[in-house]
Amino acid sequence: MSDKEKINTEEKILEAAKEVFTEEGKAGTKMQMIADRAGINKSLLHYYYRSKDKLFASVFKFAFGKMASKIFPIFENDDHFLTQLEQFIENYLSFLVKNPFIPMFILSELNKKHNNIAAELIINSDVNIDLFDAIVKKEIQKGTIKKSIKAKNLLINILTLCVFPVIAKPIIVPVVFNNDSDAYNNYMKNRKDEIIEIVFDMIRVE
Amino acid sequence: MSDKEKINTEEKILEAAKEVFTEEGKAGTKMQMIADRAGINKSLLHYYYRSKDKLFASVFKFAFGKMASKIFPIFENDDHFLTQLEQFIENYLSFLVKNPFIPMFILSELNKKHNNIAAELIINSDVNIDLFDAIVKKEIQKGTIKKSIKAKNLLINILTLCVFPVIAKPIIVPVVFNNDSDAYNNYMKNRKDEIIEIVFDMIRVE
DNA sequence: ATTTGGTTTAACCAATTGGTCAAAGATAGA
DNA sequence: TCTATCTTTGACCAATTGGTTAAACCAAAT
Repeated sequence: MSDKEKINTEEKILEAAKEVFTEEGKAGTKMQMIADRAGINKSLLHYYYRSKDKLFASVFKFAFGKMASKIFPIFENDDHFLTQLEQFIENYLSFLVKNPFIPMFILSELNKKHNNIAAELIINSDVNIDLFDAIVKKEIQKGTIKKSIKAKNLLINILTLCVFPVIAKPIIVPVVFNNDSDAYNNYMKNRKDEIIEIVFDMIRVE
Repeated sequence: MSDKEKINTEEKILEAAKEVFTEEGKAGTKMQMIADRAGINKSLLHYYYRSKDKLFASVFKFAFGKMASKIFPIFENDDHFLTQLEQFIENYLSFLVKNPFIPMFILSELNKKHNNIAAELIINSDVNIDLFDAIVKKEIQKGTIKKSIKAKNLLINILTLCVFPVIAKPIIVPVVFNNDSDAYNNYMKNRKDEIIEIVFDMIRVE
């Protein structure tokens, strides 16, 4: 076993767990799969993470945290609002394309009814949209965006337009693009400009 | 056992299977859960549906078919295009609110990597968007909508705006609406008008 | 009344799965 | 070198799970 492979088994496990959990969901993930992916023994899994539930909780927290950290700090600089919006959409979209399974994983787990650990974890997270709320109010006062804009609705719409085409890829490729993956990739390449146009139209003062 | 309860065990099973599979996903669903929900013996399940895979295939086909049947035939009448759009959005949105688990179920299963029966079923489905493509082209020729509109993009955007707020409910309610479910319900009540405004803005000739 | 067909059940089975344990290996300090 | 601690492993376990089977049940036709 080489040095680089040996270093930090715990991290190797977490990395493997992230992959398998996000690909297969909690119920679809077997501890043996994670052990195989990490190249270790199943017992070693339980040595570092005492139970599947605990390991899942770690992975879910990480995934949700990564998602949240991409969404919320972006409006904390002093750029013009429209610039901030554009930066956010570009940044978020490239994150999604690089991590297409994370949003599906989060949404899928949260929508389960039986023994839903994920839902409990969300309640204790202190994520909120107060900052975005405040920014939108200020912009309205400054007259840079339409008065009727509601911050909550705007945020949901932006996230919607970014996330959905990524999680719906397995249905868009066959049904919309006749199984032409290149057509889908091309569509996603232009997606940023499309979203920006839609969003700017939504908030533009008339 | 009353007459009404006795009639058609097979249908009772399928009904229970639809519920449990859509709520818990394929891997999260246990045959015993379905038997319990249907009020029957587990053996009886296998008497009517020989395996979990077969039963899952039936349920997935049904769910996807129901989804597709709500989306595609709506543009087959002779109404004005904008009227058709409005009717579709209203109709589709009310379907989603009544069946919030169906889209999540379909998307979640299609995104699985391991032993994905759902993905195989989609390939064999002959659903396509040729009709919508043709309609949009005709409207562009008539000059009723913007020339730069691409049918595929428009359709994805409409579906996006309808579906996402439904499947993201468990994250929207705590993060956006501070756990106020009424605020979410109110938001969804106004969603139709919001989507129509966005979509009409997208296609309006300038 | 008996037979015939489909329906329902309990008992059972083999494989899988999450998890434990004691022993072996490795590692670093005394 | 010896020892104490941490890491890794294979053997094992109990519970769960998808699935089978033979027998019981039941309604309708003979």
